[in-house]
Amino acid sequence: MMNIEQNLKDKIVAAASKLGVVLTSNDVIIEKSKAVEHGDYATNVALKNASKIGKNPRQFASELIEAIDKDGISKIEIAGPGFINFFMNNDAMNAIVKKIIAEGDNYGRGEKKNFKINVEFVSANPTGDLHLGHARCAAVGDSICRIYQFAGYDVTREFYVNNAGNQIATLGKSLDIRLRQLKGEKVELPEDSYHAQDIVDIAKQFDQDFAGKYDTSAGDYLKTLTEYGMKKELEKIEKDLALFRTKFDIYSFETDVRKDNHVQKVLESKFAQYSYQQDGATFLRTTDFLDDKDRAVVKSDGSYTYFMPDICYHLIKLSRGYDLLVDVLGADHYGYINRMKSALMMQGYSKETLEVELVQIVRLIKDGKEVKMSKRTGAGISLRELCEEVGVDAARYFFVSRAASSHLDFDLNLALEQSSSNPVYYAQYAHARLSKVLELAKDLEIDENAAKLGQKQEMDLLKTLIEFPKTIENAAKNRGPHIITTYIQDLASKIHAFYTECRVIDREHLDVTASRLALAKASRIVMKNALNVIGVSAPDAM
RNA sequence: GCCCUUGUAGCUCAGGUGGAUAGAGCAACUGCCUUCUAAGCAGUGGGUCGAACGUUCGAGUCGUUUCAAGGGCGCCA
Repeated sequence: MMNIEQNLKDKIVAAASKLGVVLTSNDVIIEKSKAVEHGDYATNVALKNASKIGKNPRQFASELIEAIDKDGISKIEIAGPGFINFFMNNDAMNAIVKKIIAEGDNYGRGEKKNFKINVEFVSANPTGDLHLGHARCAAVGDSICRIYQFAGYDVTREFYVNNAGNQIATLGKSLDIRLRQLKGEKVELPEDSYHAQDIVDIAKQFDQDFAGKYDTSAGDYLKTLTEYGMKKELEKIEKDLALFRTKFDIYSFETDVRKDNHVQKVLESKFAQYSYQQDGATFLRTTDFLDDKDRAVVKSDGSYTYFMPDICYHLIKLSRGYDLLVDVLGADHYGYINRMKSALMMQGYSKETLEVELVQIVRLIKDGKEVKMSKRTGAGISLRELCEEVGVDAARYFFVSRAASSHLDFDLNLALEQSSSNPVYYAQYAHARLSKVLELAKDLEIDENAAKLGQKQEMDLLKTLIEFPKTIENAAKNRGPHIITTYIQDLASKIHAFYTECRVIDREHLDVTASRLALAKASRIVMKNALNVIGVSAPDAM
């Protein structure tokens, strides 16, 4: 008995066919019962399909029960309008423990899908520290990748560096002025420059590294300074993300996309039939597909809008052979979705080739007031400060435990004050408690058949463990890391109840102990796997 | 004006393809540490699921309308 729900589905399909009703496994929905009176599992097949064969639901249900194979089932009841409730034999449930222990780190892992997914996220301009919004995107993006991988997909994490736009020019100008100020020149930093402290720091570093070997009047000085600054900013970003347990497989640069006149070639060779001139600019007929307005790709001054290189970049990614591209973007990129999909559709890709996961903006609240985060002014708190103040586990858990679509306020005072009551500790504590029990019982035997389980808390926990593989699938399908955290809370609660009510180590009753140790071991495995899939550590002691 | 997202307990949020009395954490209150970690457990109180219609055996979930909040509709990125 590897999968209890699938097994029940098969039995129902078989029973229905005996009655001359054709059902497939997909027509049958098995739910974990919410109330104990309703047994362990329930199905609404009779309600759903009774009308097809002209019977009333309760009548159909009772015929199904008559016909079904009752192996592993202790009792079946009809309830309410026609639900069928299954009460399972304990043996049938207990068997899962052995499977979990055998599979260990791989329990819950999906089969290899042979499906390649590229997930692009964060993609911040290298002009300053990452802030809370990036932190949320990093936590969500990285967790989506981990879930995909665990579910059996091939995943590439990618970071796109927009290093050809005017933000980079602004970075260079800001560095230049900070450098001049260091030299004692009386120059003011303009309003639209980057005012954050890190610009000053990088200017200082530049001054040290080049120790007098640069000439502010030389032609390539500003270019050298700008590239130096960008490199430093990017290194900083990479380091902060690593601290946040987020590592990228590929960093792509806009300058590389633009190399060798590539953008122009693509525009002429692949988009000629969809482009037209107007007022001296070149437009793409995106309205032929999903957009409500045609978009400019070349400005009247001959330079590209951000859009055209971005299209090329997406085509480059696709040329590497991915089956799906996922962009994790801030909600202010809503307008971007349909125009990019339209551009890809011009090249024959389906609109499902690119999926955009919009992450709602984080509002930073400090002392009851909203603080506008801005790279320009340097206001707000950085990813690094967040990790230092709140901790990586708590921060990641916080961001991931809300659906990406939820608008969320980050109250700094509250986060600091309540960092110790973060739900993540509830889950980690459950893991630590199990670790300790297993450590203390090293010399005792473990019964992987878990023959002696049967108490309420044990069975509740067992049912939750059984749910894990399905939860992973569900989270992958919906790209919803919060589905995992919801599961983790449920699992932790069941573990704590089990721990409190069912004393594991009892040297007077070694048979019960052996079964409970097996359950503890299995539960610890599932908790660890679940935490791992959202990038949160599973400590053995707290 | 058009489009997207959101609206569920005092607060922050969950509620797979519609299902049986709507859940969790925090906050409030009541019990529980001589025994594996009390960062815990058990329990109480707290809800017209923004509002109104509709679809059906059944709606927090689907449809229409409406109210409110945030975002998007650049030859900015």
